[in-house]
Amino acid sequence: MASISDSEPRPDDSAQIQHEVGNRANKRRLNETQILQAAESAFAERGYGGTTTAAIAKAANLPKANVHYYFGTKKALYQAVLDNILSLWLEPMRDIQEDDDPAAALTKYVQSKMRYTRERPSASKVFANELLHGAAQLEDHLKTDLKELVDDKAGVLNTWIKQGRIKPVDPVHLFFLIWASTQTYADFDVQISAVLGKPAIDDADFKAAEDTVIQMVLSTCGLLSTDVNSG
Amino acid sequence: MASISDSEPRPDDSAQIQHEVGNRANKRRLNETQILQAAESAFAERGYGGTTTAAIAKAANLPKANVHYYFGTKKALYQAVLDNILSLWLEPMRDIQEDDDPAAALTKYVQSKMRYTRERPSASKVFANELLHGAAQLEDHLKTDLKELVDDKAGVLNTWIKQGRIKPVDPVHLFFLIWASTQTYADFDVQISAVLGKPAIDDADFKAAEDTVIQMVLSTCGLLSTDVNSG
DNA sequence: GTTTTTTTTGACCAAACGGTCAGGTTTGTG
DNA sequence: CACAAACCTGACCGTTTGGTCAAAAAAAAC
Repeated sequence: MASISDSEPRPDDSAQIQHEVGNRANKRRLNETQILQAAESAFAERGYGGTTTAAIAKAANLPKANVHYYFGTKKALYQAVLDNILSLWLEPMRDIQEDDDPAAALTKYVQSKMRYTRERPSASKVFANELLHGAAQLEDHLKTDLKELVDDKAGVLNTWIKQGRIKPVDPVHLFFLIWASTQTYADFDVQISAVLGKPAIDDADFKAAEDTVIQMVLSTCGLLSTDVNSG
Repeated sequence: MASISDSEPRPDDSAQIQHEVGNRANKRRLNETQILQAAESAFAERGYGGTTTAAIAKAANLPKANVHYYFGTKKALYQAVLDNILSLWLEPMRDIQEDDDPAAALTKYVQSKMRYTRERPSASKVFANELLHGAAQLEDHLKTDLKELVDDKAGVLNTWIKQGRIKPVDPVHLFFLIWASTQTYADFDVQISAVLGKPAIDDADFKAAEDTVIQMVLSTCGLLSTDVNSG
């Protein structure tokens, strides 16, 4: 399946390139990508029910029938968008390892999450929207892939706690707070920018946000020594 | 008088009861409430675009034309649901006052937010959904009411910081993190319960969640003295 | 009791929707 | 070049949607 993030033609790739140009497969991938991007941003803006296949087609500069030619049904297209997103979402967490320095590993994790928030806000919104409405298309993944990953990494944090390297904290809930705190800047950006009194969240705001989240995580884990009563 | 299956008659209330029974106004209020509740839960489950007025009517046990009689259009009904929610949402924040004890005031605020999350999950979801999709119906409120309130309360936190009563932290972003961290337990409950490996978030989970959020807020503000390097 | 106002509702629309399809075009193959 | 396979798309279709309406029922006013 085409990745949603590659924009260039790319005449190479691993698949069997028969005879000359992979002109056909190439255009297919290009169109699929274009449709997926248009769909992602449409679903992010209006939700599943509020998005029409016609709108997606128009945004992708293709006739509606073409969209159906590539993805069959609206639901299948939506599923393709979701699949694309979930793997991205899970990635940064895998990096957390037992022999890492806790402060460094957690900081890096927050930064990765924050980068995702900034670079793929539509993806974050589609994911949020799906969760919000019951995640029927995603439930299995959550109960298996995500749960296993979280259980694993919660184990890492618990080891750190046992070793006295971080303060006792419920690791699973800490992850929930990190997810919520980072993604809120994508999912609820309207609220954020309204409160900040700006037309959009800018670089400085994102820096302040990231700093605050990191301060929060490290403080919660007892990795930031400055106490209000210590100065 | 008491028709069909209503649980409590309620002959009181403050409004002008003309002549005899406020039978008319009473039933109107009852029907409106029923429609609003049905609408809130429907919009929470399926979003604005995914909800049909017929589904709302059915959930409210009324013919569809009746829903339109009371609220005119689907959009007007949605707006009514939203208005209902926003005031609820803003309330707990007003309680934060400059001469409060910071730890107590912040703890109470988190607890209020958490209670809202537990008691009105559909309201939280509708609100989240609206923000997610641009908050066209809510933007003005956000830019005025919410912004003013946050600016005011950020001032309180800044005073506390200046007085050395809490550690330096960006107050506005701290609020963002509190909102995100509490509401995630309503908005993304499917994800939470999937990761916890339970069919639903139970009392113990909510307690752990609340404890973790409070630990996070107080730590971030330097109000929890136990440092990992201090024992 | 009679009239007026408000409420209720089944039946009914025009518009918009997801999806289909026949038939034309392009690309790959021998 | 001839042929086949894959691709493209305008036109179309059955269903569902938000919304309307006339006429009946209920309540209030006189």
